Amino acid sequence: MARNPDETRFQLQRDRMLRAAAYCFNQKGYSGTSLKDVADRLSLTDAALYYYVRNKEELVYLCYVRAADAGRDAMQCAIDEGQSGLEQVQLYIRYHVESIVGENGPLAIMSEIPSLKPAHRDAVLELSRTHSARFEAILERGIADGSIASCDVRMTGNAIMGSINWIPKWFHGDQKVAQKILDQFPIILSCGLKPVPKVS
Amino acid sequence: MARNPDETRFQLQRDRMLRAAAYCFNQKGYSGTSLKDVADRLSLTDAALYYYVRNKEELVYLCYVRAADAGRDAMQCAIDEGQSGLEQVQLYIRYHVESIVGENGPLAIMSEIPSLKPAHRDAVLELSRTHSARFEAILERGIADGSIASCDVRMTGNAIMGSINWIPKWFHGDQKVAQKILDQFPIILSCGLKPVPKVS
DNA sequence: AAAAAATTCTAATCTGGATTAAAATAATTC
DNA sequence: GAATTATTTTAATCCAGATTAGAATTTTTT
Repeated sequence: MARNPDETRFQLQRDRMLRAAAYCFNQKGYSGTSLKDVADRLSLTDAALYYYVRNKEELVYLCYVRAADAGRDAMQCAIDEGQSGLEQVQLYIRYHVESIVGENGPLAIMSEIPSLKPAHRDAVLELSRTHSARFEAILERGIADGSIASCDVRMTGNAIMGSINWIPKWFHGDQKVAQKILDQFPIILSCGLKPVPKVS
Repeated sequence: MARNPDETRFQLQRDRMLRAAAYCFNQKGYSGTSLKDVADRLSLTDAALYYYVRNKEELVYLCYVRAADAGRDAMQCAIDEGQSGLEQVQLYIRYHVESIVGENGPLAIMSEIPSLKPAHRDAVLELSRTHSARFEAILERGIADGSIASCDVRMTGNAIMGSINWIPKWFHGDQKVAQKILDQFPIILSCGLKPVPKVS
């Protein structure tokens, strides 16, 4: 059990596994993907997966934690870099979308939180709630600094996050499309549909 | 096999069943809900469900068709009643959200399309594509009539629909919240975040 | 290159929940 | 109210896919 090198190797393999699993879950649904499906993507045997996770439930859990981490990181960067609230929102959308459609590999849609075991479910819900709260805080900051119109931050947060969370349902890896999402989503979700009124 | 009355009774029971199933699927996830869970909500035995559907797969399929129908109806009303493209978009959002959070009962999130049997999967995908196409057509109409800013209609459609599709993930029946969604979503999704610039 | 540790595989079992068959009950029809 | 049809239940079976045990292989260490 050598210290650092092996731990890294293990971690790396497990991460590959989580990406493969996320891909399958998003593509075929949770119940629709067997461990064999995941293993096949890695040219492994289903039994081999058990070297990395205790069971399928834990695999899902880890996928969700991974997805939550990506969201958290995106938000942190956005907060660090953005000036106004609006800018932070736009950056967050860009960064989060980037990690969903980018090389960071697919991130699992959190569709099956309720079927996690209580401890895991609570942990994920906690991450999820914190994330929402932080986003709402950005919105409030934006309202305070005048960059965002007064609104119901809870609903607005739900609307924007929903849009983002749904992306993996229809995005399947085409990089042309990835670029479009990246270009359009920050605009659509923050600017709405109306034409810019001509200000004289 | 009396004609009309019994058919009606059967249909009604089946519809109750689809609502119960949609509730469970949204709440506990697809794999997380057993047929017993659905049956319990109706004070029935799991075996009784087989009088109404061939199997679990068909139950999911019917839930999805029901959800698709609601979306289609909402869009039709919106198109009939709205004047400008923007108005049609706003009405569509309102009507669709209404049927998701309203008495029409829960509508199933289409999370598990890929695990449907090919014939069913194709049928649902077809409905889904048609729906998207019709929405994009509304957007184009709006761009043409000047009520909507020029945009990538495919991405804009995905963004707005994603937001709506995700609602059942966080809405669990609280009517106070339902009202808020109904009030806010059409605004958020069509007007964006920016404050209205003061036009002099 | 032997020994130890890490990783993967083969070959079973094990299991929850879907499914079925047949009987029992309830509703309708005549 | 007897016969027929519709609905639900009881009590099994059945099975895909998760899980496990132990052997085999590959990698790392010394």
